[in-house]
Amino acid sequence: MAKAGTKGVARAQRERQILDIAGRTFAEHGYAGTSLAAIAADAGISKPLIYNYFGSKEGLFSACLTRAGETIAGVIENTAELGHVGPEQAILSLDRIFTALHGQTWMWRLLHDPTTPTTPEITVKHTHYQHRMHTVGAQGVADMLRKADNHDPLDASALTAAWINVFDALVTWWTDHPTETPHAMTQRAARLFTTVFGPLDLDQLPLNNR
Amino acid sequence: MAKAGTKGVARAQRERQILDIAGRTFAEHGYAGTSLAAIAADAGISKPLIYNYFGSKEGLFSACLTRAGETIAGVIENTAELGHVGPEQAILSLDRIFTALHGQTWMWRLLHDPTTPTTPEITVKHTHYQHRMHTVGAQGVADMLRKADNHDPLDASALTAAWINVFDALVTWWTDHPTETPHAMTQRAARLFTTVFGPLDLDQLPLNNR
DNA sequence: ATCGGGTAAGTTACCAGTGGGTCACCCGAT
DNA sequence: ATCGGGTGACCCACTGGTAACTTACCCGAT
Repeated sequence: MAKAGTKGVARAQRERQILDIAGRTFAEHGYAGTSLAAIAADAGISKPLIYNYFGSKEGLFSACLTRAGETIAGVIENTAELGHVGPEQAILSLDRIFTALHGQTWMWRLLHDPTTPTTPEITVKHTHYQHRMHTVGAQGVADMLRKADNHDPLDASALTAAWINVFDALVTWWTDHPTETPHAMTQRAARLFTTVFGPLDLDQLPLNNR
Repeated sequence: MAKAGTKGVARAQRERQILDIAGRTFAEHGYAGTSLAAIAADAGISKPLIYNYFGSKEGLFSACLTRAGETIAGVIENTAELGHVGPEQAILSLDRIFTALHGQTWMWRLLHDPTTPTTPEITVKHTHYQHRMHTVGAQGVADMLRKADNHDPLDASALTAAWINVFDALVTWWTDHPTETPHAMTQRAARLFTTVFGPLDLDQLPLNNR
């Protein structure tokens, strides 16, 4: 068996590797359902190394959460700045999300884990990313509600939640069908949106996966 | 401190009480994040009594899952048999769901716990209820896709998932806004569906919460 | 009426395994 | 020779699970 001694892996690289495996595992089994021993075994290292780098189980989870949250919120916010609206903006967002999450769809699920610790640090971070996504979603939804002359803030909140959950559903579906390419997912999303909302004008969108 | 001896509570009643508390706790913290000691304390009884009645933690969870699954799947299936279609059927389903889940929205969340044990019994049960909901959802969706001349089974699968997740979003939103009445929720859902899908004809629907 | 036993409801005390977390120590490259 | 990467062995709190015991109620026989 491998004794002690370095394996020539730099800290930054090792941290990324651990974060990747941990994120995947947390997303699949939930925070409470995941043991650090399992993560260590999966990464081919020992438990104390994880503590060396991340301090605690919660610290490790926090790091995973940051990575996932920044990735997803960043993509959505950047896409929103392009100034498209309605279903077209949604397709564009999904396109970017499918690109960014290719091979790491676990990031999305991490933001929806019901077993996260309830410590202030994690809660704050969680709320922060939830809020950023909600904000962007709310803008797209507000337009629709305004046209219908609906100014109820609770209606807006609920519709935003529903809207985000459609994204959630598509990403989750992708997780269950991992052989689908990002390209295929964008195409599928476009077909489905067309079915529900009527014809879309995609030609002018700067899609990654046309 | 309370000694041993009966407290005059009949078994059936006690079982319902335990199931209620356990379901709520499992839904909130996930299976893995829940300890039987906590449930026992919440119910004001001791741990062995739970084992007397449910055999094991998994058995308790299984019982919770059955109650939640039968309730939800039953409501959806019964509603589907009334023969309405499209958004009208959806509103009717939501109306019935809001009625059935009043004060126990945890039932919905229980079906989405990522930390459920992976034993055959639980997996089978889980898949069973998931399948029943998916089947009903797929029927509503199939109609829409047929009209758009889309016969891709994967598209149908993905759209069904998205569709169910809209329900999920509204129930989850309700969980986060527990002071809303079922009546208010039905009204809200109707407004939102109108905004998205255009005018609906609700007068002919046998709504519980008009 | 009441005594006594069977049974259902309930508890305390305990065990064994697991999982988070720590300590002292060990290699290998520069 | 030293410093960063890395580990085996351990601690302890907690959790699932069990055994043995206790108390209250119901009901038939006296």
